[in-house]
Amino acid sequence: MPLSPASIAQATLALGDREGEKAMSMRRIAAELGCDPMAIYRHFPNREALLDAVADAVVDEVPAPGDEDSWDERIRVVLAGMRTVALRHPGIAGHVASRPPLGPRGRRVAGTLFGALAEAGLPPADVVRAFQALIAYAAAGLQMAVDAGERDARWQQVSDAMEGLPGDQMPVVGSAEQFEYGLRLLLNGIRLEGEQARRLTRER
Amino acid sequence: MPLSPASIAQATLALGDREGEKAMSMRRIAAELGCDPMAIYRHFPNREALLDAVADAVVDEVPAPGDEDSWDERIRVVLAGMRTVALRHPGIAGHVASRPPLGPRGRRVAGTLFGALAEAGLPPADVVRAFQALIAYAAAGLQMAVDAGERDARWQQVSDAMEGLPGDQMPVVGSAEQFEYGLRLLLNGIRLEGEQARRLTRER
DNA sequence: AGTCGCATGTCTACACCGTAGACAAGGCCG
DNA sequence: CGGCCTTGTCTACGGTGTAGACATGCGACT
Repeated sequence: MPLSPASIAQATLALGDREGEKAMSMRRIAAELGCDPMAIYRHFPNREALLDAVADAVVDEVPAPGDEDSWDERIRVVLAGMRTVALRHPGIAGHVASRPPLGPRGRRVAGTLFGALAEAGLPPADVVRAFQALIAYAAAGLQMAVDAGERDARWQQVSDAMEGLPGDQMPVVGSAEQFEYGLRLLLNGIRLEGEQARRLTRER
Repeated sequence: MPLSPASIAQATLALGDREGEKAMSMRRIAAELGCDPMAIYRHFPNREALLDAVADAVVDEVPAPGDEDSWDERIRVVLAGMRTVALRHPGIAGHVASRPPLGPRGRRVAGTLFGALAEAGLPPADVVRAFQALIAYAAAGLQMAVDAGERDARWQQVSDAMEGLPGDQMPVVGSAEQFEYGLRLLLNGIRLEGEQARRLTRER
């Protein structure tokens, strides 16, 4: 069975899921495939490109929301889906979060968000701004969710050192609840913005 | 002049500012200091700890807002400050963004945000949630601002491939304007949340 | 049918990385 | 003085991404 971009990406993802981010080195991937490390370079120009392909495959797992849902529900579904998928593939999540949706599958998800934001009433210029804000929030939220374990310990230190402040008991960092709360803040902000824009165009 | 944690951190930061993230390797840092790489390990247990120290030093450059400012203005000032500082030290910004404010200087900034959120009217549990949301947004925004150059090209690809959609012309990714817009969304969401909480306590 | 070229995989080698462990020089303290 | 402890040095190990030369086999064209 010859190698192919798809088979390499799949093996890389499997390895990452099983042994974590650090394990996805060219040599380990080659071992997983039973081939020479350099063979991979016949299908990808460099490691970064390979990881991009894996990231795009992962993004494709994000479910599409129903067309009949309201715009804010659609955004919620997509973002929650991104979080779920990130938790399913913690090894690659960091890479997904750290770069634009360049693959074709990523653009499908981006398109969904654009549509929802337009429907919220935002003018085109604000649609892209709000989109970036959502992506930024999602990316960071993903990252937090993924390494919540190691991170909780460190946040505990922060919390310990900050007596008297309201956050005396830090919540589980990167929990679904936490993620949803921040998302709600953003969505409420967007709704407000959309209503104002609608009012302006109606007045005019 | 003997080495010290402070002098090592300073040299590391200088090197990172000058030659980027990748340049901050133990060997290059040692070269910058004119000492053996292993000498650094007498002052830091490992590379990660050194980078944490550098990150904390960087966070200390975030200016404190005036006490008389409104809560939302204070948040705006702190977040904008974080962005400015990140742009001043792009080499270390990624590291700052990717971990909790564990150093003593980081906690000062965190405290400011906690105070502002409490003043916005959020109940304690929501204060920590909103705090996390702000930090998440700031972290991702920082990251975007820092490698905006390389990233703009990739976003352009996305934009090109997505004809017909509202964001036909993508804005400068990671621009100050973009950052402020998302922040406004969050702040409006927080204000709404705070007003609702206040109304509830008044009714009761 | 023969031959050329191209795609694919292999091998070796380079420059770099973080860091463990043994060793040397200097200051401080009993 | 002797001992110890801190600091810096040196060597070495196992890892990394990838450049460049080489082998092999398959498809196409003359």
